[in-house]
Amino acid sequence: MLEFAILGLLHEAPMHGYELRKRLHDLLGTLRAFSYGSLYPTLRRLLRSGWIVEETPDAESRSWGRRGKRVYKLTAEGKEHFAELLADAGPQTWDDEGFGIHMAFFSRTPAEVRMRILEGRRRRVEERREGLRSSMARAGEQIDRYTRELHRLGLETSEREVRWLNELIAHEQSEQRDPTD
Amino acid sequence: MLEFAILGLLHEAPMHGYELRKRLHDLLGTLRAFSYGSLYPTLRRLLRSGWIVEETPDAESRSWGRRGKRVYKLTAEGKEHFAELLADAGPQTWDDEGFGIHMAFFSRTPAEVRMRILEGRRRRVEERREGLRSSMARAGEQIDRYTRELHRLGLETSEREVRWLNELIAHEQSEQRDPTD
DNA sequence: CTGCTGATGTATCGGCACGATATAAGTGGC
DNA sequence: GCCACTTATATCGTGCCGATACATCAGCAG
Repeated sequence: MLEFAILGLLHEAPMHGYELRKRLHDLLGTLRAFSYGSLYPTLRRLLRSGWIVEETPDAESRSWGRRGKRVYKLTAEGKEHFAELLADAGPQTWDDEGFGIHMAFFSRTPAEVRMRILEGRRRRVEERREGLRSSMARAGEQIDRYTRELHRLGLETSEREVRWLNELIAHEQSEQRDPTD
Repeated sequence: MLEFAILGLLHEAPMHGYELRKRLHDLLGTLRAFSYGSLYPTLRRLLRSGWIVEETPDAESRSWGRRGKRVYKLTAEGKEHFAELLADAGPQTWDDEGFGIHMAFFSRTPAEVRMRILEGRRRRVEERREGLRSSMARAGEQIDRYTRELHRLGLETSEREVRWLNELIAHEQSEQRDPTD
């Protein structure tokens, strides 16, 4: 997921880790933190895979041990790989973490993939909603007051998200008929 | 967190892994999955720490290699350890995962700890809400439509949760004055 | 009575991400 | 000239996940 996000962000411009992390934070609005403990290892993974390259202007400063900025840039293979990831609408794109991140790059994903992700997500949230509904119905009095409150919040949250998704899906459909947006 | 949940659930009765996982699912209502890939390693960790013991009636069946049920039971040290964990109201109890799990055991946590967790959680969600608010205000037109929708949902969700927390806190306070519930 | 299927049940593996922590350089203010 | 803050990179141990494999048992259809 971090891999996907980094690749997506580097389409805007080459960046170094710290900047990437801030952009990530703005994009996802604390939906996901992505600490440095995962960021830097992921950058090295991307380097090894060849999706990005290090493009540091003053490389000589590195040579005698100084720890300078490392600027990363997308490669052609990286762009290609990102396009493939964008076209995927698998199960990981409809769970909490994956969905938010994929949606943050929706303006660059094909319309029909957007649709499949939105519908998959809706199915997923509806399942959660049904689970919570039956749990509330099942345990009339025996269940813990606090647990019930927790489930009530969860239920309302999923109901709201389903409505939200319905609106988005409707908008997507109207856009397909009349592409003005 | 899994450790905490297991210890809490084993207060009800000795259980084996599979059962534990189902109870976990009921309790948290898909708030958290906790796959077997974390459950069994965690059980072994708890065994090593001495918080639980294996109490399998037909232990002889194990002796010639059959993979039978393993029933786990809380030890006195385990109970003690859980009580300590219950009394903790640190930062990990107010993030998404930790809060839900701690709240599921609220009926067994001391009233003043409950209060501190609730207030800590509220502070946390308010921070998220403010971040989202300023992000919505800051980026008038330039921001991506989908990202804005995402932030809008997040904002409404945190607003709702703050209200929900306010009600819970008010209830806790009224209960402190007049402990009828 | 046999073989299929689905629920029950235990276990491991590679990989991702986290929090804590260390290090270091530049920036602004007083 | 010093202090605090921000920018910046990096590593380590640990927790959890998804995928996968393996085993047992009940019910039931043929």
